[in-house]
Amino acid sequence: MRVSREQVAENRRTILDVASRLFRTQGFDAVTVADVMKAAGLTHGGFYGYFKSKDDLIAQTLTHALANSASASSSSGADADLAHYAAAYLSPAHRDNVAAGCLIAALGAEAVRQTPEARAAMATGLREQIERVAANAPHLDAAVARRNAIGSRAAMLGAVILARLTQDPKFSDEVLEETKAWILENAQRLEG
Amino acid sequence: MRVSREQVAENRRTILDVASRLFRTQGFDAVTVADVMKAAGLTHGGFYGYFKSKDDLIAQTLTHALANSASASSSSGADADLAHYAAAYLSPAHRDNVAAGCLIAALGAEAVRQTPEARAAMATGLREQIERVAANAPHLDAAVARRNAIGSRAAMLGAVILARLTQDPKFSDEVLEETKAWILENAQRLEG
DNA sequence: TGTACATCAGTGAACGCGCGTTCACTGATGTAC
DNA sequence: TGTACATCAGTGAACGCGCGTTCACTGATGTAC
Repeated sequence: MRVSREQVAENRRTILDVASRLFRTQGFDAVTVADVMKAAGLTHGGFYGYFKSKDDLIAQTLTHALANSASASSSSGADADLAHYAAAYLSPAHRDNVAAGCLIAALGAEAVRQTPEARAAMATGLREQIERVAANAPHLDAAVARRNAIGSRAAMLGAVILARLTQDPKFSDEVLEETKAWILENAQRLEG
Repeated sequence: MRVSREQVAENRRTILDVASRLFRTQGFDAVTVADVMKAAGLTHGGFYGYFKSKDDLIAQTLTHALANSASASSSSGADADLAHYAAAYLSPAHRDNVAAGCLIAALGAEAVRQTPEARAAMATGLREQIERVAANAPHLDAAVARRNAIGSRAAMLGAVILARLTQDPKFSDEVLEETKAWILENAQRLEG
């Protein structure tokens, strides 16, 4: 049953969207091709009309998801301001929303074992984030701003992973809160 | 071919040691029961004499590996000093040695999807690390020391994951170097 | 201490099962006149 | 604009394959006398 060209384009977007959610929540290995196609409302046989292989799906999903998150945040501009970025990133809401949350926090550690294409997609998204934050502090020395952007990004990533790891809600909240306060204190040190 | 009780104890240790290395480098899903037993010099059939299931192996491996790393560092005491800890953790040698490196950096993000036992093992190891570092700064206010220990631990974890993710050696080194410098600057702010 | 038997760690074939991938087929879409 | 045919997106059965797990068997270790 052939479908229209518009439908094909929409199906492709749907597949990539559901795949990025499934990968984030379950990891690359645990999500099957059939899972993805079913979640997109299709059958597994059609998969190879869209992608060369599961590895190809992974690489394209990461590119798609990071491109979408980049355009969403650059249009609002909120992610460039470190204080707002940290507040959103280190919120309980973000910690609890793995499916729609930061791709690097959910899959960064696993991406090391994926294809070079998949790693490149994530690394590109990461560099853009760091450069956006560094460029948003033009009153600081460029090297200082860049160091602060890198250190803060690393701390945010680590904190969300730690907060998701522990099963103690109080400790989890503490990790988010204290890391956020610590990042903001350190940023103020540079401003003063 | 029955073996001696000492041999059984040694085999168990060997299985847990090779499993922790394999899991770190390949992830929980990609390592098979047969892989682990072969690396330990045994055949896969004997596995269920040692463990109830693959999930049981994962939980016991994490407990074993974190117990070993804790005793190794508390005896030397080096890991309690933040400057030494950060220098070792954020070294290229640690970044490049996934197999013997920090368990949380290699598997923390994936552990979220493992059994409660496995998560508990990792979370316990984490809390001990943070408390050791916080207790090593008795001249600071306890809350300040704890905040610095949490923030620094999060930044170290994030930095190693980011440094392993990127395929650009210069950027990878930069992430390690800048995060290390940033952590030490922030610690000095508290001392002064 | 030596012998006879029971125990049980380790072996390797075998089991279901679910995975990624392929393929012949279907029927709606797109195109040529 | 309408019709006739070619295209091709989607279907679902089928394929090897490797996984976690089980089990009958082997033979060295541990134990009882």
